[in-house]
Amino acid sequence: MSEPRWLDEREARAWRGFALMRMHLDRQLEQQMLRDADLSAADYALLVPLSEADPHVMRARDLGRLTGWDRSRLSHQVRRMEQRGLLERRRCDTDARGTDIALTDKGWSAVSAAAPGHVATVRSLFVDLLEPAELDTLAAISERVLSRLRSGCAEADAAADATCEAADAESASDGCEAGGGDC
Amino acid sequence: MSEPRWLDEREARAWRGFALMRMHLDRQLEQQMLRDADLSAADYALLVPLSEADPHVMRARDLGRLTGWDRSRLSHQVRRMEQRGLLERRRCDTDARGTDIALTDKGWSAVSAAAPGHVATVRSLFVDLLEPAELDTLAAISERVLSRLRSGCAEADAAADATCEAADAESASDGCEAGGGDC
DNA sequence: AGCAGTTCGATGATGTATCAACAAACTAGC
DNA sequence: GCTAGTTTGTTGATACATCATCGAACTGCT
Repeated sequence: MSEPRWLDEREARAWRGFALMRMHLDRQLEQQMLRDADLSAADYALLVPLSEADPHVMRARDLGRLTGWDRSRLSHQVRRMEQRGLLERRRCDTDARGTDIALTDKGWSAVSAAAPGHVATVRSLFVDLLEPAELDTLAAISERVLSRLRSGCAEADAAADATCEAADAESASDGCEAGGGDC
Repeated sequence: MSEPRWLDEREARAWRGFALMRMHLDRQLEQQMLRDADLSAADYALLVPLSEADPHVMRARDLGRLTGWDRSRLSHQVRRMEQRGLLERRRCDTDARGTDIALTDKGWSAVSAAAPGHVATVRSLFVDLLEPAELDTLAAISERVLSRLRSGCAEADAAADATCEAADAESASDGCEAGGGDC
């Protein structure tokens, strides 16, 4: 471990490509949503789970766990969205510390209007470009990496690793057959 | 195109997994760098190309093109990094509008110190978890998606697509066999 | 009941990303 | 050389992410 093992050509091609793709894809998706539905990716990430919940209400805690966000981020985001009328905060009956986050009609309209365009964009920029086998490979990779991220810590390879952190998220932040109405 | 084509199970698995992986991977990489080298991913993204340039100086314009950043973002980031002593701005001789961005000794030390840990982390959290065939698949996917992002516009599938934007980036922002010294 | 430890959410500070507007300097066509 | 249009970089406003801190409320133990 004197000299770190740099990436070889094949590895560098995959890693650089992946990093670049990630960056541009994020940007495009964000732009599309902002342009067509006046929602940021963060807005959408909260609206989708809320729109999928039964009475369109969730505890802030649960919403945080579901998206993998910390309390602070969630609180700030909710405050901004509340100011825009997309959702509202209510006292939680069962736990006086808690806050229920409820989707408003305006929020429902917004997510319903945004979802088809979002899926269409995801398809045209990504999903539809992949063969079924590639989709499966990607899913397998993602799951392997995620399980490494969750449990894999502390083994600290070479230099200054020891990557240990929270990593207690549960589910997706970017659901797709979401706000449309069914789901 | 009445009802948008939602993602089927296979597609959703791949897309959700990909999105989740992306998010957590970003977070971990950012944390690791911040913890071990006191550099943000954005810092690193600028330091790497500078450290690879011959006299460790680049026009802001070129740095912007290379990373795919817009002028504003670059300017803000450079100002902050200059305040920390990681780089410095100089007048550009050949074009009075231009600004040369020069790596300082401190910047060089920082990127040299950060690179091995970064590569080690990239390996342990990602690259080393993939089979060679998977690396190639991923690279192929990335290149296909990127070329779609660059040229592919305006065909506007179903609803509110028409995703057209700048997308004139050129190369990577996250080079790996970078600051170490060789490259 | 009373206390320790924990969970929950809000807040202010700081760093970062994006947008619109701007000014200075280059370039091409006249 | 002058002007119109473009390129280049900066700035301020706004939105967003992260961190440290706080107070209120719940939990479990005694």
